[in-house]
Amino acid sequence: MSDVVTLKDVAAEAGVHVSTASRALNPETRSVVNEETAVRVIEVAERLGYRPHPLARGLRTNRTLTVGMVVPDLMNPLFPPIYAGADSVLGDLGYSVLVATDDDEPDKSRSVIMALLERRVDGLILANAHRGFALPTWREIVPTVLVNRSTESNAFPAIVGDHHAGIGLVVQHLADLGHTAISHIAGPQGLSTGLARRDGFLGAMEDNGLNIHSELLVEAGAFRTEAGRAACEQLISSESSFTAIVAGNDLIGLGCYDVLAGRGLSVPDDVSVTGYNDLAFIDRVDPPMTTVSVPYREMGAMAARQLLGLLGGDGGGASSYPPIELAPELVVRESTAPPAR
Amino acid sequence: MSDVVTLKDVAAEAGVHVSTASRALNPETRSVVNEETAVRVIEVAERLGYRPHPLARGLRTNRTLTVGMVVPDLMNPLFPPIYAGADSVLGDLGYSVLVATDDDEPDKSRSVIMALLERRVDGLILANAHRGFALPTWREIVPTVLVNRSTESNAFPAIVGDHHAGIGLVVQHLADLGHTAISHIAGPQGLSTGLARRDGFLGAMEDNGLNIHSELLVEAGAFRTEAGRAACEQLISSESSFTAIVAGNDLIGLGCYDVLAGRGLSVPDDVSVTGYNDLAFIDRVDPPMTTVSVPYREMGAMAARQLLGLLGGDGGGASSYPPIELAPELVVRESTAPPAR
DNA sequence: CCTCCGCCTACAATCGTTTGCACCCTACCA
DNA sequence: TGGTAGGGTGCAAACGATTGTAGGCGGAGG
Repeated sequence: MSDVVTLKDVAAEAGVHVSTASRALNPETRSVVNEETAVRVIEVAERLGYRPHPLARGLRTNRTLTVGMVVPDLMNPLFPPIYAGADSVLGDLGYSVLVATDDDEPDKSRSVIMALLERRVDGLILANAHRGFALPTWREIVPTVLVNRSTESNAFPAIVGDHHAGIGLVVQHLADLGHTAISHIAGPQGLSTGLARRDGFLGAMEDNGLNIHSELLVEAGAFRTEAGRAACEQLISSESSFTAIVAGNDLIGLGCYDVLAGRGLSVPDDVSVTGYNDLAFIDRVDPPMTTVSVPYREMGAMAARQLLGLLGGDGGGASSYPPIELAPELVVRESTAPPAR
Repeated sequence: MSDVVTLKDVAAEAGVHVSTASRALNPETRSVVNEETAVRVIEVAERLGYRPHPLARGLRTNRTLTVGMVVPDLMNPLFPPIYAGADSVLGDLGYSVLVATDDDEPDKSRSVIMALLERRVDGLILANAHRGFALPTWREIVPTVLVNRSTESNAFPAIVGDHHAGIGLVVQHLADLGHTAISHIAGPQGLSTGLARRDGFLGAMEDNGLNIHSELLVEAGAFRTEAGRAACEQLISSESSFTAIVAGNDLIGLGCYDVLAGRGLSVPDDVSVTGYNDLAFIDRVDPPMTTVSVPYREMGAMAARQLLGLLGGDGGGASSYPPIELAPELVVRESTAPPAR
């Protein structure tokens, strides 16, 4: 019968009008209602197991207590931690996170965001990293924060890893080992992460007074193992000599493992290889990969907090948000060693 | 201004009453409205970019086009594919999937499910595997299907991997290699997967006419590497000899790798080790692990289809659903070999 | 010519909340 | 004693859709 207990039921049981019940139950407005009436209503609501109907409430208040999150692909182990971080801080405040994936396709990106907006999410967390994707459209529609990516305009708050620092740690490490001929297999330059790490590489090389040969600077078509393989082939076929490879991420690094092994070259004896992200199990591949650990969970949490700020505050806010950069950490394992002789 | 265009706007623009507009836009009821009126309304809606307000609609129809999915932990690489599979089939029909994690804690499980129900999800997909957790409570509330788990009662449709078959493949493989003293490090028996695989092991051993020594049958406290380590220590300290370990899953298998290596034992020369799940990168650990590949994505998709069936149909349905078992596949790699003479 | 029927369309109630506003009652002050 | 301030409640209108029902209109049949 009374499967679902409504505010009307509570009001009737407590002998008050539904509007009074509403006010009594809402902390914001409780002060306006008589103390003992309030406690009575609350007590009744508790007893009947009243739960406000989110749709009705949302319809009236125009808020769904839902935020949308767009990631390229949940199967990529990068994103679950981001989701988890965001969900944990948002969940505590009663928000739910609606995940959508865009498979790194700008078209799909647009459509899933639209779908999210149609669902009337209160805010958006975008972890999809395509740079070319124009964002400002829904600027006025819902508060939005970026995570693991940024835009040139800084139109949105963005939480990103400090790629400059991360790659800096890697290059420094290699330089300390004595490497001078260091190559970089960059991620796709269409992704902000790929671009930033490449820039970081150039800067770090310069900081260490090392030369960069353009043949030692190649770009992988994707942040994936196969693309890493292809890029590494290209690198090797250029005939330029190098003793270390700074890969754009761990998967590209694994691709390097493959082609180096195929050529009979040993990691790290012949060539040192570094990755980026410190994926789960990257410590168990052969050899365990030296890489950069990025606090993705914290990034997700931080993004959520930023978003909450926008949701709570005016929403208009600033017109420019300098990206917030989280410090990465170098994890030295066994894929790096001093150059041969 | 007219940021958001409502049905009323469409109706006004088309010169009809909002109810007529509603019927024209709804395929179900379009037949009741005059053909040309309908196309006019539709055209106007298109032109104005009308999007129905899901909250208003849901409030009236009591459907949210949202289904809840409970997983223990999205960081566990098992679950993203399940989510992806479910999301892809549900997404095509306009449903969104709301994910919640329970960290394998029954208490949290109950609370996240309640939270989902409060959000008025239309259905539930439960991938959390705790057996002890009593489910029937919301039987009448929302259609529910289980994925990667089952219950004794079969009160819910369940899509599971065929653990019997999977472990059977593994044991057969080991038996074919000549192993007779095979041990099993089971997953937690409180999880349906752990239990089923253990049962599968016992059955497969019997089928192959192999003896089972109780000392060779141990249980890991969790499906994790550390628990696998502990269990493997226990196994070894029992002094019973064995030439192969059937681990409850890949992570437990990795735990075995660790303690075997610690004891100076080689995999697979001294001991063969098998895993379960075929995690990403398990083909790149040292040595690449022989394991069982489970079609998790397909399981998620199948679960979604089952749920859609319940949602579309009466909802009451049968009172007993025999679990649907998806066939796993043996993946032979380098962690198994004939026993040392 | 009247009636009836069927096709469309409009009206209005409804889903469960929130919230501006009006009202009542008491108590206080002039 | 009468006016008034103000705390506490109730009334009713939203929010944006869906849907049962009533009614208008034209044509067909008696």
